[in-house]
Parts: sequence; structure tokens; C-alpha cells
Amino acid sequence: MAKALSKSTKSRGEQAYSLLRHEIISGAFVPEQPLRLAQLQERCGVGFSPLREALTRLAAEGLVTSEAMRGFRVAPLSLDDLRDTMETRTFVETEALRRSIKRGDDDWEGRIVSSLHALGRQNERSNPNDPESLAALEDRHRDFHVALISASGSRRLEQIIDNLYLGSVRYRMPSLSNLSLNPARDLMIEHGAISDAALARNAPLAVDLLTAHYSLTAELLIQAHSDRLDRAANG
Amino acid sequence: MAKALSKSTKSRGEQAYSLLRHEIISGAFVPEQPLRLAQLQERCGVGFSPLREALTRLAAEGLVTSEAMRGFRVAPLSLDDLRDTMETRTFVETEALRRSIKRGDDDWEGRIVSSLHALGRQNERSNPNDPESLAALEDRHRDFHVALISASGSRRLEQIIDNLYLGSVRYRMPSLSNLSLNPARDLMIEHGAISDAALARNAPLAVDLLTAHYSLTAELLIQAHSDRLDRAANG
DNA sequence: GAACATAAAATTTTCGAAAATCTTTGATTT
DNA sequence: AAATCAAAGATTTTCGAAAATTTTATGTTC
Repeated sequence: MAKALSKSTKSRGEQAYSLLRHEIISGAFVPEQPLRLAQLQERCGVGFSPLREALTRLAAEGLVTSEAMRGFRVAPLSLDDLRDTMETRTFVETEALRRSIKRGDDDWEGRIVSSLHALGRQNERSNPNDPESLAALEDRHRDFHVALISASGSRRLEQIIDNLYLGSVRYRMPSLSNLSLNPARDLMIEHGAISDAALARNAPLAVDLLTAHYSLTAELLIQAHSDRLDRAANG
Repeated sequence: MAKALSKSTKSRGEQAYSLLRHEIISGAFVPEQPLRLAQLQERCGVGFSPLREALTRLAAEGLVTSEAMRGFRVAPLSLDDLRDTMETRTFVETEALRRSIKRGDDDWEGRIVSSLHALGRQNERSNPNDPESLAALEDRHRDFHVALISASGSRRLEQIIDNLYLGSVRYRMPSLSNLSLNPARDLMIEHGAISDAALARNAPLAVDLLTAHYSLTAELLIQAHSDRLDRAANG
């Protein structure tokens, strides 16, 4: 009897990693804020060792910075980094999309269709005032974009895309409601058009639509972040 | 006054990280070999905590794998990964090169000229039987390629390139001598031509030359790795 | 009062023992 | 012989105290 799939026993270090990652992404800490071990120990309920492992890993992924003998800080946010991240994301993801359109099989099409469907359903029931449902929407959004490029055949591209998503999602979280509430924008129509072009194997069109999608997102995020900086400076 | 170097003090964890990284890159361990803490503790002369931090970081960078409650292993090597890594490297670095040619200033040109010069000098005095001088040559080689793309203006691209280099250098190390000894190849001429095209701001030519440079490297590495696999299977 | 040294406090980092978990061994049963 | 189970051994993982380092506070000198 197949051993009941050995329990996904998450070590304490992984628990701490997941928790901190989630909190940083969702904006629970101020950028550049020092992350004191004693404080985190209480917050996460784990000792020093697993905590430092989690922070080391987050540092390697770019979510926190570390300086020898001076501990860890939440990684800074900046307009330059936001622009850079979104541009690089577009560059890499469009390539992965081209390859997926060329190589994708029935399963790939199935993943696109079903993730788009799930995104639509979550979008219907989504409540802009509930952080829980917004996080779920964000996850479905990511799933759709992952599905789009899931036939690229390149593990390396996938990893890069994953890390770039991580770098950009921090800018989105604190203002996702603003974003989806933007009257000039219907995200489901944009996503539907990208999906259609991809399934029709129209690579140039799909790439253009995806580029436009990210350009618009970048513009809105840059605007939102500029406003935040202004508020911080003036108010 | 224990140790007079207070400023550039490397923590023990960083020492362990540097050492292990170097040993993995230079092929001191067999791929997929388990990395036992007790053994590493003796080898590195540090306790469990900094060791685990180093391994966690190496895992995030892809040089080792980790499984909960089962410790760490040296990351595997494979033909697929080698191909993928070299292709992705070419894709990303050619873009960074295009941008650098467009944006590069006098300092950028200076970095190319001087790193090419340093590479040539190291190449002259390099002894294929001395691992020390081979490692130095590898470093000058990396410096040149870093200089080439150092005016891309994208921190993200630079990071990605750095990580991809890390992923590919493992395949090169055990057979660097084979590579540079290949009679059909004069690396200094290839590098000189790339440098010339870049400095002449001829982006299409520079990109073609860089692509050819990496394609040839990839071919030789794939051949070398196939031979190694055959030897492991038969002999 | 500014510059400098020094002590005290706060914080990070490391160590090694203890706990938790995996792996092997070997006896027992089917 | 194959399967099962529990104890013994090996290894990873965690904890908390101790060491090392940075930061802050205090006092002294010019």
C-alpha cells in the first residue's frame, strides 16, 4: 500500500519562509525596515536557526537584503526597479509565450482554458474589500499567466519568470483594488483576447496583446507608486 | 583586538557559502551526492547553523537541491539542463548586449577594452595543467562577458545573467582544458571580434558573433558531457 | 561645544546538545 | 521467500545560551 504519500511535513524553516514571504508580498512591512530576529521569532513562533534560513532564502530571491553582522531588511521598492522588472518580465514572458505557441499540445490548451475559467469565476465572486478574496484573485491571475507559458520547454525561463513575478507582485498588492477598479480597463476582456490568440496559434498577435497587457499594468503601477511616494513626501 | 579587520568581516556563513560554491562549481562533488552536515562541518570548520544557511542559499541559486527532513544534495547535471541553460543564456545576453551597445558610454568601452586585455594576458601565461591558473582564466573570461553587457541599464537582466553563468560554469570546469585546447578554436580571436563589433556599435554583428560564440561553446560542452556520460555507463 | 574614547545595551551570529525524523537492521509472521 | 514491524542507528532540524559585533549612551579632553 503506497505509503499514503509521505506527509508534506513542512519543516519549521519552510513555515517561516512561507509566512514571511506572504507578509512581505502583501505589504505588511515597510520597505527597508530592519527585520529583527527577536521580533520575528515571536511573530513566527520559531527559533533563530530556521528564521535565519528563511531570511537567507528570501534574500537570495530578492525580497529582503542582508548585510553581514547587521542583519536583514525588507528589500526596497523603487520606480526604477518597478520599470525594470516589468520590462524584463515582458521580454522574457513574450519569448516563453512564442515557444509555447509553437510547442504547446492539447494539455497546454487545456491549462489555458481552465485557468482562464477559474480566473473568471473568482473575478465574479471577488469582493474588493476582502483581502482574502483579492489574494485568491491574484493567485488565479498568476495561474493563468503561468499556464500561458507552460509549454515553453525551458525550465530556466520558467524559473526566471517565477522570480520576476515575485519581484513585481509587491508593487501590485497594496493597490490591487485601484487597479481592477480602473474604469478604462476590463481585465477579463484582455485575458480572453490573449487566450484566444494563443489558442489560435497566432504568435505575433498574442505577443502584442500580452505586451500591451503588461504595458498598461506597468503604467498603472508606476502611477500608483508615484502617488504613494508623493503622499509619503507631502502628507 | 581579536582580528583587526572589522569592516570587511565575512561571517562564517558567508565563508561556508563561498567555499561550498567554489567546490561545487569546480566539480569537487559528484552530482546528486548527499551533502552530509557532519562531513561538511569538518570540511568547512563551521557549525550547523551557518552551514545550513549556506546550503539554503545555494539551493535558492540552483547549485544544490533540498528536500524537507532529508537534507541537501549537489544539484544534478543533465544534457537537457545544459542545452536549456546555454540557450537561455544566449537569449538574455544578446538582449543585454543590444541595450549596452545602444546605451554604453566611454566607461563601458573602457571596461570592455581593459577586461579583454586582462583576458589576453591571463591567456598568455595560462598553464593548462595548473588548476589555479585555469580558474583565473575562467574569472577573466567571465569578467569580459560581464563587461560586454554592463551598460544594459537593467539590474534584473544582470542578475539573471549572473545566475545563468553560475548554472553553466559547472559544465565547463571539468573540461576547460579540452575546450581551450580545441585546435579548431581560437577564443581570443572570437572575443576580439565581439569586442570590435560592440565598440563599433554594430549591434547585429555583435549579436551574431556572441550567438556563434555561445553556440560553439554549447556544442563542445554537450559533446564533452555526452562523452562523460558514456564513460560512466560503459567504462 | 566638538572630537574622541569607553562602557553599556542591543542585536546578530555561532555553537553544541537535544528533539524530531528518516533509514537500516533483524527478528517474526504469513 | 516476501512482507511486516519495532528497535537501533544515522542524520537532519530545532532550540536557547553564549560569543561576537554593532549601536547607543556616557564621560573626558581639548
